[in-house]
Amino acid sequence: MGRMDLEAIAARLRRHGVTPTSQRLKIASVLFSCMEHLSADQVMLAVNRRKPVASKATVYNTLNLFVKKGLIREVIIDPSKLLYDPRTDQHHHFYDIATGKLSDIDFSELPIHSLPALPHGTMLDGIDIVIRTRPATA
Amino acid sequence: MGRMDLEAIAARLRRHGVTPTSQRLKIASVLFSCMEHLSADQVMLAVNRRKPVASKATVYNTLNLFVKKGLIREVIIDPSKLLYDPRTDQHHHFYDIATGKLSDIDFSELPIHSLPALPHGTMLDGIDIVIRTRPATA
DNA sequence: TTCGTTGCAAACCCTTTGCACGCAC
DNA sequence: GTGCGTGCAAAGGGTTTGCAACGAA
Repeated sequence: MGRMDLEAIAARLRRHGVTPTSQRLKIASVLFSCMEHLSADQVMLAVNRRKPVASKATVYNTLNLFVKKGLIREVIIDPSKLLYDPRTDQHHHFYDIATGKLSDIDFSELPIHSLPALPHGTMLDGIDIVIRTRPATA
Repeated sequence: MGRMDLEAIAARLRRHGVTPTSQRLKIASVLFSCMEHLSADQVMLAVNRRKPVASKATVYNTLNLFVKKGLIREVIIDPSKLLYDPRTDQHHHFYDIATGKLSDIDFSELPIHSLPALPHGTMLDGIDIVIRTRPATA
């Protein structure tokens, strides 16, 4: 898991109105260099692997802050926990129901040709597509 | 909220390998006659509105049993709680992020023209599409 | 009798929160 | 000194589970 340049990450945080602290930098570094869909718990473990860096409260607070500031996105697929997605561009997901593994689908690979009429008084906010898969029967 | 004929519901349960008990019939009745997306808590309230009919444990156990037997489906959209969907046919959902309200989209209204290649060693299990909406700015 | 079903309460797990400490400006 | 950031521990809320009592065949 390569480590993105810390200065670049700090700039990214600032661009989103987030003051870069050492904990936030470490957490952002884990999210952006690993580029997988991590749970809060996995972030917690990765961040504190070598030495204690951030407490559980800080990890949760920071992840929520990042979401609010648009640095990452929540993924709601696993009913038992939230996952965090370092990609914020339009894309979708494969979800393996056996392994729980998530993988990305580029927006261009799954274009939506037409939308049904939205309910009265509402406007579009976004579209989430999850393609559930399971291990192929041998 | 009209009440579906109990005998028809009992038959439906039996067809799915579920022994119809009075609690299960009442829970199924709530789900199938109301035809909305209810949380376990809402089912609990609806079922026991007039007189105590089923305990919390029974409601949860029964909902899980129904899901396992294919009578209803879980909907994972609200990170704070599961919703249960009395429809089991292919369809999708609108989700109002402000009100939390879910509504159905018939499969025919949102056809998928082509799927991206599935990850190696996996097969399709299903597709879930959620169109997030928010109240239109007046 | 026997096995499946129910109910209560406690346990569980992820997430949030209250509050005091600490650091930066 | 003031305010934001952090950490610990406890609370919170939805869901699951252990176990005893119950009920239908």
